[in-house]
Order: sequence, then structure tokens, then C-alpha cells
Amino acid sequence: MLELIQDDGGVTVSSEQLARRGHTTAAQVRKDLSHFGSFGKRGLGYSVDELKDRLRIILGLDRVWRVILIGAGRIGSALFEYPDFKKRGYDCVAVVDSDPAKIGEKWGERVIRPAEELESLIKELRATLVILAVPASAAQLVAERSVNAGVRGILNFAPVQIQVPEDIPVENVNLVMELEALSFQITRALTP
Amino acid sequence: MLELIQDDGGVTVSSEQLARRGHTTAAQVRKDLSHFGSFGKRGLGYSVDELKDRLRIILGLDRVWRVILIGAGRIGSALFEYPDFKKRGYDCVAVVDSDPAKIGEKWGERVIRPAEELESLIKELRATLVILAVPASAAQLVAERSVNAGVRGILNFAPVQIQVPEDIPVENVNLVMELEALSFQITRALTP
DNA sequence: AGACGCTTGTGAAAAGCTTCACAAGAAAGT
DNA sequence: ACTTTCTTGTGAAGCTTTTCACAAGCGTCT
Repeated sequence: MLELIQDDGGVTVSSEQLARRGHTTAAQVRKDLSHFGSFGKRGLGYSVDELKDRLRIILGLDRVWRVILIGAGRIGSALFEYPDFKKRGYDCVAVVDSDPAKIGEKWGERVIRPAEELESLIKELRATLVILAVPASAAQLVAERSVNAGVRGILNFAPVQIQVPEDIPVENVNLVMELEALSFQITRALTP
Repeated sequence: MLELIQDDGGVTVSSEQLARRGHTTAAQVRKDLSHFGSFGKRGLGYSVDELKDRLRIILGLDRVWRVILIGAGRIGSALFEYPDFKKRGYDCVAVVDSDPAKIGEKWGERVIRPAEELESLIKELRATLVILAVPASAAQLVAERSVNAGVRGILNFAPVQIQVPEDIPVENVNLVMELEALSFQITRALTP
């Protein structure tokens, strides 16, 4: 599986070094990277600069992704404030919420828009991704509306499995599920 | 892989139904569940009640996990307010932060404690899990301190890979990585 | 009781993923 | 030029996970 590469100062980096950072093996790293062409130098490793460029292209980070944040609650605001967001090529082009009390509120240079405008915002601003930071009960409907308006991928923070067409990728982030995965591993380790 | 089961009203549920909800296949569900004993009824499916009980035990949710939240920033507060937290068997027994301005602040019935007390709090309150909601630069150190004080698992929201002993499970939640996974999938779909 | 419609549990086959192992290329020193 | 030291890229082997397929069990209806 693909892992994130971090800068290190050196001009080249070996699969061995990458493996240590990425919590995997050297063979694994080489296999992964070889899927995207062979740009390593034998005896030296991979050029850090070239590696970065390649990964940018592979991950689709050579373009700016326009993102709409749906839900201006606590999770939404935590995400919005996330410092690396824009640096990494994600541009939050709008924030929407269904709470009338929140609409019009200013977040940085963005003004919170009413949820009804979701479709028109997606189309006008040509947003490609949406971040779902809404209650579980609203998630499915909002996801469907987003997909129908032309969104290509969804990052879902609501604790439900949303159903969308197969060709729309969904990444789920679910606090309770992550905790349960931990509990499971610890429990399993205790009673083998 | 294990997926979350949601209630449905019916008294029994088939592997087929579970598969649809869990975005997987019926065979997969049956295989997974069979690892923990055969408690399905042929011709009927699984009893919803029994399934819930079994999953509780399998996932270690028949006990209450004592959790310490490290970092009282935006992510920390979003997590703390998460409604299902306590219901699902996770008890946040303490919140710590290194910012002197935050220490003493009241969050519900908890008072934010100084970061120096981390070790003593873990020991006194017999915390089993920590949630790392700190900046990337602080994550590794705090993780090590937590493990040394006896924590058994870590939920890491900091955008770095932390290094801990192999027998300590770590679950990572990393916004940018999730977005990159989405970008990657969309890019791949466009250029096969 | 027997036939029928469902659904589980589980071997066996298929597919996917990880590790091993090593030829081949690249730099640096002699 | 030759040897040594690294390190990649990749076929093959080994391992794990997923899917297939079907006997066997359960309930219902006649």
C-alpha cells in the first residue's frame, strides 16, 4: 500500500529508508513505486525531488482540488482550521450549513452559505470533492445531492455508511470505529 | 474485514443484508463471523440481539475503556463533544493540554490538566487508551510518554507516523491522507 | 412426513499481496 | 579498467484474503 513520504534533507533516499518511515519493508516500497515506472537509480536510491514530483502526479496533487465543506459544526471548524489544507492542494471554495443561525457567519474569507445552495455552489464553483461533516441522519441525503450535482468523491465524517454509485469513491473517517478497532486489537492480544 | 452492524428493526438478519450495509459480500460476512463461532441459524440468518451481544464481546465493548484526550485544540474539542462517545463504552477520564491559557478550563465535568501530569494521570486513572490530538511536532514524544506510563493503544490524529513498540496498536486518522486517497482514486479512474 | 425455499458454515479454487533472492546498473576508490 | 559497495527492479515462492460452490440445517406449507 502507498505510504506518505516525508522530506529528510538528503538528495536521494533508499527504499530501506522509506520503509523505516512508512512502517513497511524495503521490498514493498520498491514494488509499489515500480508500478508507476522505474525512476530509481541503482546503487543510489530515489532522488527526493523526483520522488516528490512523481508522487504529486500519481496522487493527483499536481492540480488544485476544489472542496466544499458541508457542516459548520465542531468537526467542520476543526477541519477548516487545519493548517496544511491549502498547502497540500485543497482549496475550500465554500462552507455550507443548514442552521440559520450560522448562515452569514464569516470563517476567514469564506461566508457560511445555506444548505439549499449546495447544488448551485457545486456547479458554479466546479467543486470536485465534498467533506461531509454533518450528523448521521443528514449524511445520506446530502451525499446524494452532492453526487447528483457532479461531485466526484466524498470524505465522510458522519458515522454511517453512505450509499453512492460505485464510481464515486468515499473515504470514511469514523471516530468510534477507529476506537473499536483499537479495542478489538487490545482484546485480541489479551485473549489469543 | 470486520464491519459495523446497524440495527434494522428485524429480529433476524441475513449475511446478504449485512453485506449490503457493510459494502462487502455475503460470503465475506459469513467467513468473518464464523471465526468467532457459528451462531447463525440456517434458513434464517443471525439473530440481531445475539449478533449485537457477540460483537460487543468480540470488539471488547463489554467493558468500559478509560481514555485520556491529549490536546484541547479544535480537534480535541470536536472529539470531546462527540455524542456517541460515552454511549459506546468510552469514558474520557481526563483532558490534558500544554497551553497554560487552557489549563483549568472546564469542559463538561472535566477540567483541563497540564501536560506534565500525563504520566501520573494515566497511572492514577488507569487509562488504557489515549487520543493524540496534538500538533505533529509533539506527537512522537507524547506517544512515547503515554506508552511508558502504561497505555495500551493510541488513536493518532497528528499527521505523522508515530513509532511505538509493536505490541501497542495505533490507529491513524489523517485528514490530508484521506483526501489524497480520494484524489488518487479519482485520478486513477480518469487515466487508466 | 415430505417437499420446498432460504441461509449458514466451510472446504476448495482463485486472486491478491508480501517477502525472498538475485541479476544488473551505478558510483567511488584503487 | 577493475573491484567493491550499494541499491534497484522483478520473477518466483510463499502467504493471506476473497470468492465460489454446495452439503447440511432450519422453518413452513401442504
